[in-house]
Amino acid sequence: MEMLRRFFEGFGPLSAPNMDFLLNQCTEGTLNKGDKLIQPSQKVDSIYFFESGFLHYYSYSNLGERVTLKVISPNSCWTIMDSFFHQKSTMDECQALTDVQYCELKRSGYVAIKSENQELANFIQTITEYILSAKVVEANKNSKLSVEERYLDLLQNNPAMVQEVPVSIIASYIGTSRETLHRIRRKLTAA
Amino acid sequence: MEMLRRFFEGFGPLSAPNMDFLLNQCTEGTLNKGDKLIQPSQKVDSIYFFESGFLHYYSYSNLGERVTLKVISPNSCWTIMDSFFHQKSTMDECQALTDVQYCELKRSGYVAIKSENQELANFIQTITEYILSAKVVEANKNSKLSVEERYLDLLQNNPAMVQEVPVSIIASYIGTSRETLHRIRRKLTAA
DNA sequence: TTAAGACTGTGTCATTTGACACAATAATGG
DNA sequence: CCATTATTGTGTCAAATGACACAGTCTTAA
Repeated sequence: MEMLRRFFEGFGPLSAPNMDFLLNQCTEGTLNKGDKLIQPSQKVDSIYFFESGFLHYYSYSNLGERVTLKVISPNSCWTIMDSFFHQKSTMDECQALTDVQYCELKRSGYVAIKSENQELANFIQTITEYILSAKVVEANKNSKLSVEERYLDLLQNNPAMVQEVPVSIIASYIGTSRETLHRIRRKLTAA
Repeated sequence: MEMLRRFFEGFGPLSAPNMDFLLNQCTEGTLNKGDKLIQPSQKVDSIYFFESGFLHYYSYSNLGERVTLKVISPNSCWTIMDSFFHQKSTMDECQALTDVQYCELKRSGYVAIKSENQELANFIQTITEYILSAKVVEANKNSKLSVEERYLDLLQNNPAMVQEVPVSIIASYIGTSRETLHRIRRKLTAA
């Protein structure tokens, strides 16, 4: 919960009572390695903040191949936006790759925060703008990088993830096969 | 401007005075084919809403190759979020591929709308959530589709774009070379 | 109207990639 | 502690892709 406070503080100042109101809407939880956080055909009713551990957010292509949409790292928030904002059911899945500690903000809490007062509404708007901006920056970065560059970027910016998550999932995450990622790794260790 | 009104109406109801306030913050403009809307090292100070025409939003890879980040279609809004929200300068570029009609909302107008009253603040929050959700849906869809599927998807959902935008730019947009896209098109016409 | 430039279609070829197969190693649960 | 399962490293080969080259077509501006 302290981590969550620092997470929110990162978006700018917020009065102490409002910060407390915000944190009071959140509840804590844990997952064991292998547990599913989201099952197919579920409606996602919470935003999650992950304090420790890694999760695998994935779906399936038309050919039935599993596709990694995101590997979720600690100290980040996540939900399936389309399901959360518009109460749609999702066909995607999300599974803990390690033991996980998280905080959860249910939609009812999210709505309460937005309508509590002006400062909180503005704060949520600011966070939404940050996240939107970050998503686009990330998508554009991926468009500009080759598979090898994406792997190097991961090594640089998230070595813990490379260490703790199976190679096959990292490979799918950066958009290639397990074997090609292995070729890249072999080449890098040779050099 | 009427198109812009309908665009906003699509996000939900808004009282007439507030809709007028919103539209009054916007100004109209045009571009000729080939004009640059955004130049490198510029700070993007507006959200744009395009009424007609197509634009090419692009950047460059580490190898100096031009990479299409988006082909912008009519009846959509666009800006470089990271630059607009956080007053950073961008190294990307945006150029009109055809003659273009647009409306422009400057940051000052955007700030004025958000702070005018509660209904408008909520309305902007709703739009931001919609756009964020749509960005993620689009990114995830692209992860799941092959190059050929992405092209078929474009043909289905935006045939005007396929018709009006050079093949080389479409190819870069779906993440492949001009030649490979041509192979796909040849195969499709043969079948 | 015409010349210059841009865009498209196409073939060849070297390179990269993915699929498959299997041995070696690591992790896990009884 | 051992057996089972999952994961990783690796080679071979077919298929897909990108780079290059060039001719034909379409646009555009003087």
